[in-house]
Amino acid sequence: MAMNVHEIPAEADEVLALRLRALAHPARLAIVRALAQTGRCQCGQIVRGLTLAQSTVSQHLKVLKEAGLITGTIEGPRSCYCLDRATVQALADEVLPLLARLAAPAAEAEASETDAPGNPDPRAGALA
Amino acid sequence: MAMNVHEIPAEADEVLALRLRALAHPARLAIVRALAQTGRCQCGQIVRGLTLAQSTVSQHLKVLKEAGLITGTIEGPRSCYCLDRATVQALADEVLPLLARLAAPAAEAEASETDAPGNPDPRAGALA
DNA sequence: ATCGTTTATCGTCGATTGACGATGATTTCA
DNA sequence: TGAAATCATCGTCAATCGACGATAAACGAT
Repeated sequence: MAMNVHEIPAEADEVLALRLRALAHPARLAIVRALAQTGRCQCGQIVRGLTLAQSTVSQHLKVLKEAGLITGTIEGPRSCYCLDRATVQALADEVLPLLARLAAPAAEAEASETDAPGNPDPRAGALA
Repeated sequence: MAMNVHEIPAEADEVLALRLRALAHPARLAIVRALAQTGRCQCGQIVRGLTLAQSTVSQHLKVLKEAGLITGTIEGPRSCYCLDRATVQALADEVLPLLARLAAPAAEAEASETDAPGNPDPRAGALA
């Protein structure tokens, strides 16, 4: 334990939560799926594909960008968005084991590890 | 409560978003992880593990329950919460392929398709 | 029957979200 | 140079979230 102040464990959960929250909206799901298909997309194409105002779509793109899931580069008068595959992969590498553990029968007392991370601490506390 | 009819495509994304949003909070991540370890937990144990008020924890449990990720049964004067492994598995079965596609190089035009894989349609529109 | 424990719900409050229109910046095209 | 197009940002508004304390409901134990 003795975890030093270097890595705040709680911080990891906040990043994870941030990314999950970014995906947790129908419009943003549609956006990332569209980007997965086309590879790259201009903002306008996305706007035309949805029934949302341009400014609203821009906001959603901002949320996804702040979560690190996509990158946006300015190309002339338009913006080209692209999935950040590395971040998506990192998210997958974190979510998969998590869901696997949640779906597993019941870890029960594991000899190894665990929890030690011990400090899930959502807001500050820790699940003893 | 209105559970749905049968298959509205947009509805599927809303359920997915609902479940992702349920997981997208540090406190709720801590709760489901705790449940994964212990198998079942009374509300009080969870409350003591976190630094949140009892009513707040109860709210988080409600969110998770409404998302179908956990089940709560009343046992005497206390409530026993348990992960709904089936729902978690279903979520995994939906999220994993999604993340895999997002992290993939770029599907590009598969056969013909106009991308119509369906109707992403977030709020109503559709990505043409 | 009453008390104490446990949990859900209610009401409130501040902060955030999601939507929109309007505006402004930037670049291309005529 | 001017007009049109594209996109981000700002301000606003209603709705939701997240937290809390207080209260009520259900049950076991006295």
